[in-house]
Amino acid sequence: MRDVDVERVRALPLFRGCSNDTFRTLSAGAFLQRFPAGTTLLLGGDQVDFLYVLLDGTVELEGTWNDKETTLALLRPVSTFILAAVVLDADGLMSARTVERSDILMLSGAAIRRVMSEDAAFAVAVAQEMAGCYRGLVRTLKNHKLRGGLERLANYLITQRLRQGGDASFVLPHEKRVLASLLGMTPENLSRSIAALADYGVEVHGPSVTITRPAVLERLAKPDPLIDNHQPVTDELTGKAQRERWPLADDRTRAA
Amino acid sequence: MRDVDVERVRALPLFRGCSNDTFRTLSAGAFLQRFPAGTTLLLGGDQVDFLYVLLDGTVELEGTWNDKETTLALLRPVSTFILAAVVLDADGLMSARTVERSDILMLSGAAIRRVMSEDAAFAVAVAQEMAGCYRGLVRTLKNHKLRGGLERLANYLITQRLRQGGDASFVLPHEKRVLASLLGMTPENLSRSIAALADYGVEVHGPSVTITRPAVLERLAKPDPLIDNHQPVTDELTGKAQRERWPLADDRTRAA
DNA sequence: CTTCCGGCTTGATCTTCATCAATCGCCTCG
DNA sequence: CGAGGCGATTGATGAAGATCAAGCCGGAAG
Repeated sequence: MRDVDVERVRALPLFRGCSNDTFRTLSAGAFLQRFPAGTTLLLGGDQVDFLYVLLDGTVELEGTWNDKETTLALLRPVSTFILAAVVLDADGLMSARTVERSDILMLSGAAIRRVMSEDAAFAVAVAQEMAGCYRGLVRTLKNHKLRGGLERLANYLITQRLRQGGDASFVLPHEKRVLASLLGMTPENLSRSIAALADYGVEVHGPSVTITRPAVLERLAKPDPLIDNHQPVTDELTGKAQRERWPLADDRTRAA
Repeated sequence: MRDVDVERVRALPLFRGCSNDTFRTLSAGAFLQRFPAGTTLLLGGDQVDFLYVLLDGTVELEGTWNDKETTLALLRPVSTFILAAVVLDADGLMSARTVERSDILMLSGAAIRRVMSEDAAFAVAVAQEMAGCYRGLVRTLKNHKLRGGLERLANYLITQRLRQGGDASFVLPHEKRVLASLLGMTPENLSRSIAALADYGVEVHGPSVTITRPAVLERLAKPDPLIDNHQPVTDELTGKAQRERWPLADDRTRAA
C-alpha cells in the first residue's frame, strides 16, 4: 500500500480521530486490491469479514429479490462500505459490485471490532459514520415514498449540479441504466422523464446536462433540506457523517 | 422516575454494557414524561436536544414533503429513537408523534455525546444500535423498491404472525390507515389488497387476522431473510442491534 | 469501412396505484 | 335515541409506471 493511500485513509473522518496505535493495528492486517469493472465484491447474505474502503473507482450497492435488482447506492471515493455488517458481525444485506476498475482497501472486521472497545475516539467515529449512513438512508426512503419519478429525477439533477460546482452544465456520473435503478425506475421511464424535463429547461445530450432555468426546475422539484443533501463534495467533507452535519454553525461543529 | 423504569432502561442493549458512572451521568439529567395520544414530540428540522426512549405506548416516525406524509416507522416499547441526530448533533430528519398515550424517557443529547468519548463500551453500544437501525432501513428500502404493494402486505402479515408467537391468528397492532402509510399505500388500496389476500387464505375481520394457509401465502410473499426480519420480539431481544444479529451462532454473538 | 453489439430512445399496451366519490358500520356525544 | 364523525370499504376513473417491441446511435472489432 502506497504512502499516499495510507494518508488518504488516515485522513478519513472514520480514522482521523483515532490513536496511532489504533491506526497501526488496523492497517497492519489491511490490504489494498485493484478490481476490474463488474467484479462482485460481496453477495447479499455473505459473511462479512472486511470493512471496505473505496479509494478509486465506483462501487454499486445493490439489493435483489425475486429475480429483480435495484441499486441502493453508488459510491465514489473516498467511501467506506458495509460498516454496519462489520460492527454487528452480521451478514451483509446488500451486494457490492464495482462499476468500473476500482482500488479498494480491505480492513479486517475482527480487528475493527476489537479496536473499537479499546479506543473510545475510534468507537465514536464509527458511531458517527453509522449515524451519517443512517441519515442518508432516511433521506433516500423519504425520497422514494414521498416523490414521484419525475420529481426524484429533477432533484437528482439539482443535487448533481450543486455537487459538481453549481455550473449550469455538468455531467451524469453514471450510466443511465444504473441511474434509473438508483432512482427506482426503468431505463425506459428515465428516458421519458428526461424528455419531459425539457419543458423545465433541462437539456440532456448523452451524459452532459445543462439546466437553463434553475428556478423553473426547482419549482417542479421542490428540494427540501430534510430529503436532499445539497452539500458540495470537497476534500474536507468526505465521510458520510461530515456530510450530514453540514449546515451547522461553527460552534456546534466544534463542540461535537 | 420509578426504579422499575430505571431498570428497564439499564437493561437496554444501549446501556447494558456501560459503566455505572456513565449510566449515572446519563440518568442524572433525564426525565420521564407521559404524553397523550397524538402529541408531536419532534418536528422534522428541529434541533434535537434529547435522546428519546419509548417505555410505554406507541410512537410514529413520519416524513413530510409537499403536503404529503408518510410513516417511516412505528415504534413499540422499549425503543430508542433519533439516536442518529443526537450522535451527530444534527437536526432531525423525521417528525415523531405519539399514536397512543406514551411514557417517554428523555436523555440529554449533550450528555450522551460527552459520555461516548469517555466510555468506549458505551460508544460501541451506540455504534451497534446505529448499525441495527441502519440495517432496518436497508430492509425497508429494499422492501419498497423491489416489492409491490400486495407483496409488502403479505410479508408484513407473515412477519407479524411470527413476532406475535406464530399462531394462525393475531391482531393488527395499528390502525389500518397508519399501516397503509407504513406500507407505502393509500388506505383504499390497503383495503383492496386485504380483500385480494382472501384468495391466499387470509381472513381479516376488523383488527384480527387469521392465516389459514401459510404455505400459500408464503408462495406469494416470498419472504427473504435479507429483507424481512422474522425474529420474534422477546424481552431478551429488544434493541435494534440485537434484533439484527439474530440468526447468528452463539459463538459469534459472544465474540462480538 | 462495415458489421455487430450494447445502451439508449420511442411508441404501444397493460398493470398498478392514486384519486374521487359514495356508502357502511361503529362509536361518541348531545 | 338520534346526529354526527371517523375509519373502513367499495366502485369508477385517471395517472404513473412497467413491459414489450422496434428502431436508433456510437463505439469496438473484424
